[in-house]
Amino acid sequence: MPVTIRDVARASGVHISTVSRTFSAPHLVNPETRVRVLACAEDLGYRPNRAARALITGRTHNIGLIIADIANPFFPPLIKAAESQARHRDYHVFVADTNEDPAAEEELVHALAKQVDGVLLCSPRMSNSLIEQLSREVPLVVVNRQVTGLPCVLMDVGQGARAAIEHLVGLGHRSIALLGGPRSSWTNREMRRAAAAAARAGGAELTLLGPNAPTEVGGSAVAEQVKRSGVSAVLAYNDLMAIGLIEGLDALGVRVPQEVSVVGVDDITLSRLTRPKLTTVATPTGAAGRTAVDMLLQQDIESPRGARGSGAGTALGVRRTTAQVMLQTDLVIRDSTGPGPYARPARPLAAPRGPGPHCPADPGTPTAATGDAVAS
Amino acid sequence: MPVTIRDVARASGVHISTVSRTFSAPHLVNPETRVRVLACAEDLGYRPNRAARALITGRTHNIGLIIADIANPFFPPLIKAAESQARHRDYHVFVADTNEDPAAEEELVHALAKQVDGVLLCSPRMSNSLIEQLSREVPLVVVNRQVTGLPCVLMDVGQGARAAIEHLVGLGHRSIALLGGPRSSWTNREMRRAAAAAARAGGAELTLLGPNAPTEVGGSAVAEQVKRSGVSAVLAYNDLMAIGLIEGLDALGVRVPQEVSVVGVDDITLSRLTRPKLTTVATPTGAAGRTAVDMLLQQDIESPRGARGSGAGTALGVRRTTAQVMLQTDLVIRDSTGPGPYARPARPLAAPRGPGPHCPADPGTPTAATGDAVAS
DNA sequence: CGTGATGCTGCAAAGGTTTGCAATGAAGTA
DNA sequence: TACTTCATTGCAAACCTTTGCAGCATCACG
Repeated sequence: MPVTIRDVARASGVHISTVSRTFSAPHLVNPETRVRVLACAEDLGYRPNRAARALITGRTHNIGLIIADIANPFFPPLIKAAESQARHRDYHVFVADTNEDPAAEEELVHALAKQVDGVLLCSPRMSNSLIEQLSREVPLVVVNRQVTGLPCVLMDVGQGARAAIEHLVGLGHRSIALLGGPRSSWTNREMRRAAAAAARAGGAELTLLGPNAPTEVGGSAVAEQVKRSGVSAVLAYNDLMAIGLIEGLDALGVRVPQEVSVVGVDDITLSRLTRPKLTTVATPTGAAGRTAVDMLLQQDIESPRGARGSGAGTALGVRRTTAQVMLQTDLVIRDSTGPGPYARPARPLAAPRGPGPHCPADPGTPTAATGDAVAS
Repeated sequence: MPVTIRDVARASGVHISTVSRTFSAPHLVNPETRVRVLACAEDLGYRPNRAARALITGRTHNIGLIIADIANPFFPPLIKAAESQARHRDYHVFVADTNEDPAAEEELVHALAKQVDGVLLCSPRMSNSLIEQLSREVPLVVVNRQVTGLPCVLMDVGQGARAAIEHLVGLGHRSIALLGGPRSSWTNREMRRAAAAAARAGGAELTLLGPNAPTEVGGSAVAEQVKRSGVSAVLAYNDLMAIGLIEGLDALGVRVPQEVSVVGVDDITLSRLTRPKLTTVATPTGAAGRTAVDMLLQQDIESPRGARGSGAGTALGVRRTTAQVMLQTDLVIRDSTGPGPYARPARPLAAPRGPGPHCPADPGTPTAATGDAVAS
């Protein structure tokens, strides 16, 4: 029933190779023939079978996008940006959700391996060594995780966490809690490192709470603990947790920002819609998606994997060019942070309102690109 | 470089067909041989090429999931439910986002057609006729749209809209606005129809506002218009719009629910987190995802499309069994609705708080399944 | 001992496409 | 006229796997 290249060939009275060329190398076929073939194809509703094509060319024109949790509003902008970028390059994106499960992650890479030309691994929960191993099976670009030898797109959450802590210290907070996220998250480690350093520098005490699930539930679950700990400010692993925490604190009768200030990370749309509006570290998710696709395609293009009787050529360990890109983050000050117990009395209303003087979000261009090419 | 079935055959000293059988029909191969082959495969890191397999079996064990807008929190639960259901059946789900663009939708169906065994079309924006036409190219299950002759999973938003209007009328509202969604949305039409009927029956006047973008922005953009229209209650196309509207009204100094009551549709997680908490019509998104996958796989299994030299058999117009499933919705009363101008003075605090007496969400089982098999 | 059944394996075709190479014919050049 | 060049097209191998069929032992049974 499905119409193949052979049907078109028969209908237009040419050999299948001519039909094939009509689609993949039009300049090689007589204009007259071309229009005839195209007409027949249109007539019959022919569409090249991409799987069969991939079998021989070694390129599927698909890329896989593996996400820890689609329900986390942090990801959709990244997904959309990646999709649109891919579309421009005539690629399609297949998204898959792992439910924050490392095993599912590995499973998916295997399943996708032969059906896509490369995979974007976003906020992976696997170990670095497993990621490296998988990268031998299919080209990988990692987002939100640093893996040496692999192309990575990182967001400078360290700098973001530092800015957040400095903001809180500036407001007069000296006792701050850090709400940790998933243990295996690179972002989580970076934040902890940077927040600890910034707190030390600012003369504040940092309490670590976690690990927690990176969701509203994870945030509200820890509200009681935050209240007991007596801190006057909290930096949460992400906006979802921050929002959940605010809800939880509210239920316990603790007011934000009057009694406790809360800062999130990500600047998801939602953070502008809750009350109080959330102070947060904006991460350039769109730029990350675009950059990751670019890096994948670039690396893909120079080595058309699974090519014809290669054997030689790429046989030896010719390492691809790998680059790591770090994208800038920005602190966006809104209404969930306010003066702390040590606020300078001179400026009691110092807490800025609204978008503040800082740049909004998604600068769109990489800041530092360390392109260390390791050849052979 | 990629290791194929041939490498394994060579390594274990058997024919490739034996290797193939080791994986796809283990009972046909000598246990001794089997372990040897498996050991070699493991050693070499062999993984069957699913694309090549699909070429011959006609089944990819993938299903496509086409979504209007991943950023709409309505969809993730549906996606996750579909994925988990598919995984149980040894299928993988590829998600793709269309940005609410009908052209992208068509494009995607074509692109996916040969790479998946079937496609779930969620909240499509295409015309019915185009959908029917595409369904000849690849098995389709439609969600949130009624297309005669095709398997559909519907949510009874008509009933939901009626319940919402009745709730508002009961609270003493007589002038109600309906915030429309996208013009090409089936849900939108159903809601309008049902809401109009319910308003008429309740002696209330219904003002139609729209169409609008089904997002927060779409909701807040229409706030001014709502204010001017002088209605005391609004039923929005979805929660996102309802939340945006509440924001917009707030910016105009209009209080919800004191001056205007707002009801949403979907019961997304977010609707519990905003202030006021949103009164909304809960839709069983999880059940929809599961049901859709089941229907697709069921229809798929009985006709292994693209099978070997068929030609006869399915040649004539042997229509598949098609069913349409309607899932129940539930009104969840929270804090965004309150007494209207015609509230009975006897019960000034009649507006219930909290989850109310109604069932929470996601009943999980289809209510009415009209399985009309049309066999030619 | 002959017959048939059974268990395991190999052979080769098939699936839809791409692509290097060869063949054809026409046009251009010397 | 003979030779080269070019444009166009056909041929057939290749990609990796599945699967119907046939071959071959081995075994049980009569």
